[in-house]
Amino acid sequence: MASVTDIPDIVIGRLPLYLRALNQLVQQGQTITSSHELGHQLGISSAQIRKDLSHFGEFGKQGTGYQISHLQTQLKQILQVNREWPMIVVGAGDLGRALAHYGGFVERGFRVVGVFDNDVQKIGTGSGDLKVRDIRELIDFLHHNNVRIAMLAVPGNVAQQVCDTLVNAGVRAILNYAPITLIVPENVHVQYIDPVMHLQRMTYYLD
Amino acid sequence: MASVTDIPDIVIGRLPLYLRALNQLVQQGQTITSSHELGHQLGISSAQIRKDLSHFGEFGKQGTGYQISHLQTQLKQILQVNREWPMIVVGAGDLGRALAHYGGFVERGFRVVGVFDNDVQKIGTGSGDLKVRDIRELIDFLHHNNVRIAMLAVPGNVAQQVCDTLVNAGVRAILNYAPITLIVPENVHVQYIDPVMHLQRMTYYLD
DNA sequence: TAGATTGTTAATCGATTAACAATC
DNA sequence: TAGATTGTTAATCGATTAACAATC
Repeated sequence: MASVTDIPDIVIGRLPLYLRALNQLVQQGQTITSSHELGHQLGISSAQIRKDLSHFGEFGKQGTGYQISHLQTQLKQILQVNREWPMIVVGAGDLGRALAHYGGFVERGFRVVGVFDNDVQKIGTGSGDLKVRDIRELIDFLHHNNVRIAMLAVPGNVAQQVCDTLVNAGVRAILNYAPITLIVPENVHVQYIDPVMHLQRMTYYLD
Repeated sequence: MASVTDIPDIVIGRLPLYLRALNQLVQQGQTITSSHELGHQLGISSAQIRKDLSHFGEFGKQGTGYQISHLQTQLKQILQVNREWPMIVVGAGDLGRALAHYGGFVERGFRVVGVFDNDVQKIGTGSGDLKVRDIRELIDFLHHNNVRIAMLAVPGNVAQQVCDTLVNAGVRAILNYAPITLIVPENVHVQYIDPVMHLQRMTYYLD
């Protein structure tokens, strides 16, 4: 079992995939699975799954496979998703509002606790906890609510600047929906969601 | 220059990234760039960029670098995004409706031309071309409009079944927002967007 | 010309897979 | 026990990078 810093990021990136596949198997009523079955479902070799898991410990039984509930518990612990993470949304356009109300987050351990914008027209709109707040309240809000994750849904031409504000306010993980590459300090993590890039990757293969 | 089938998918996956970075440079007023500059902006080595591009031809000039407009044109041609692709959205929930109205698609060559659902309550709602259609009209619609790309925004528990319908109706590229791995024939391409997976990948690194 | 940068080769690096002893 | 599957090692495979001749 290696120390945290030794584990390749590409391995970390597959753990959520495994977790998702396990959820699916549970919904189908299974309680036990094998690296072979998981691999088949995900289009990954069974050897790779066993190798990936072996970075963190031994979670299976020879001859039997993995008890799904146990493996889920372990993976959630490793990924630190065995608790609820508060997040904010920055940018209250169509996308930002859709993200703020998306039910799929809270089901899987993430809760949107605040929405921010700098547009006076938008501040104050919306309801309850998700009433749009002034971006100038950001620092206070983050400290008060212990938030370290933000979803960035602002136009591309201001994304870097807003990103800098977030980082200064203590955000350490950014899910970026703006179609630009962000420059951040080493201790800040960014993941990108740009549907157009995925589409462009597929059109290459179309006749 | 290799034939199409020889080029690794991981290289194809980076081309949209290059295209996006070039857009950004243009907006900053540049007309020329280098592999070094592009790499710096993307956090990729300059050697990798040159190697990737070399799969398709020679697009630069020694001593000078790349004329951005020319490289954009070439990359768009390679990815087949030098034209407008019609797409449909399947699933008219919050997410589906947000996708249908997202302005970022048409700016970059993709146009939502239809929205489908199987829920009688939803069919007929919405306006204009994006009035929600009955999923049973799918096959006719796709053939009539020559659509081969779909965005899938239905609940996870019906996603595979809807996916099968799409494939049977001639869809060859699916952008899947449902949090499950889809099983499709070899000639069908799937890309996955699951924000929760990205979030789970980042929480691993948070203290 | 001198400086800069490409396209490409060869070396390195890291990830995936095959194979199997251990063991449930 | 016999069959199955793990965890792990070593081999293979493929991707990245360093280096440089070519040349603008």
